[in-house]
Amino acid sequence: MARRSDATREAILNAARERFASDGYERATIRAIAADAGIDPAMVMRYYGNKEKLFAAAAEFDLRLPDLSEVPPGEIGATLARHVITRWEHDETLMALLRAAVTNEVAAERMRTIFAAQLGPQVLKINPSRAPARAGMIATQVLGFVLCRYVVKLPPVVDLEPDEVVHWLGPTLQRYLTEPV
Amino acid sequence: MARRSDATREAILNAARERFASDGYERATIRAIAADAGIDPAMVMRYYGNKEKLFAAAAEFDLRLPDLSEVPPGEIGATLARHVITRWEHDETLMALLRAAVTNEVAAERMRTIFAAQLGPQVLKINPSRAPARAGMIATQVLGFVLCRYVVKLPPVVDLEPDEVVHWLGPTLQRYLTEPV
DNA sequence: CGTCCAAGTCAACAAGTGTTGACCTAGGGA
DNA sequence: TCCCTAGGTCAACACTTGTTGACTTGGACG
Repeated sequence: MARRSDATREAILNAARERFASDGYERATIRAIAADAGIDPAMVMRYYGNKEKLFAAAAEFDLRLPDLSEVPPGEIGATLARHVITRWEHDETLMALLRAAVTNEVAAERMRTIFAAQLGPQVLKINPSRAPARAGMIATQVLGFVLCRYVVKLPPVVDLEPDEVVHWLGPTLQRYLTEPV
Repeated sequence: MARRSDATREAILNAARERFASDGYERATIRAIAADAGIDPAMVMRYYGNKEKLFAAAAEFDLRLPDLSEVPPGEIGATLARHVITRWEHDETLMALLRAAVTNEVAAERMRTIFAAQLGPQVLKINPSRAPARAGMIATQVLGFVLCRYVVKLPPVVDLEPDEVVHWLGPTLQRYLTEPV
């Protein structure tokens, strides 16, 4: 059954995601998160124990990669590129994780786990040869794009239209999947 | 003439670079930097005014890109890839800037300026068509690689040998420079 | 010698942090 | 009716931060 406190829990989580996404781990304060959620800071502690556990709860997420083995082999790169831009554009959780991963070891570990668990197996199915390296290189290009577009906000990268993003990113990802050796 | 304080200034700057590189802007404290440099925190303030100015002084740097117009056109991507890995592997300034740019607007602005001033013109000389977008995409791949290898430390990316890095990165950068439209 | 000034030390400040524990309050069950 | 408890508030704690200003040193120079 739904307890009365569930709404508060959810409000805290949403506020936490926003703050962690825009400020990073250290600059996002419990007090600010509580204020955004319209409750007392002590409630945050009551429900999540401490800041690190709150972050862990707020940064729980899923890349939601499509099943790439069902995509025509020649279109995997483009599919992946399109997925990146649609998925990242509207979910603050991923931004929160990226921003935090740069200065917080727990967040970095989670980032590693997510890529290993969600991207790794897919790459292995498509091309078992050197699969970890391939997945790693895909991660570098995807995270680098996200970093430049949403975090550092390099103007020429911010200005790209979604179709242009696919045009640039698609073949790169495709090559990381299929390039021999 | 060299003042007696110049050694101290330099010691502060070195300590600051190390701390900013490993901890990021907010977690690097003036006290820790001063301790590393073996002096009093007040000295840091005396010489650099405040934390932001100290960071600005510590994060002053140069990509030291070679003149790409003198490189055989087919080898520019590989040259750039090799440069990235040799340059980044031993200079903490660049790490400091990257780590700080994620949570600090001043650092992000500096990152933007550096890429616009040092990479932009080179790309323009090599291929004037859509040059800003090309430079932007190169930045995404380079920064993404650095992020994954040195900051997030994704295992398969950390494990790559320098030659493998060139093998993966080279053609990607080459394509961003030359791909039509 | 004494003077002077750059170089360096020390203790404290105001503000902000995560975190805690004592307290209040509304509302349902006995 | 009273009581009990989940949900929520409040004020304070211990600590850390950037920053400041008054003080001490040590050596060059008259």
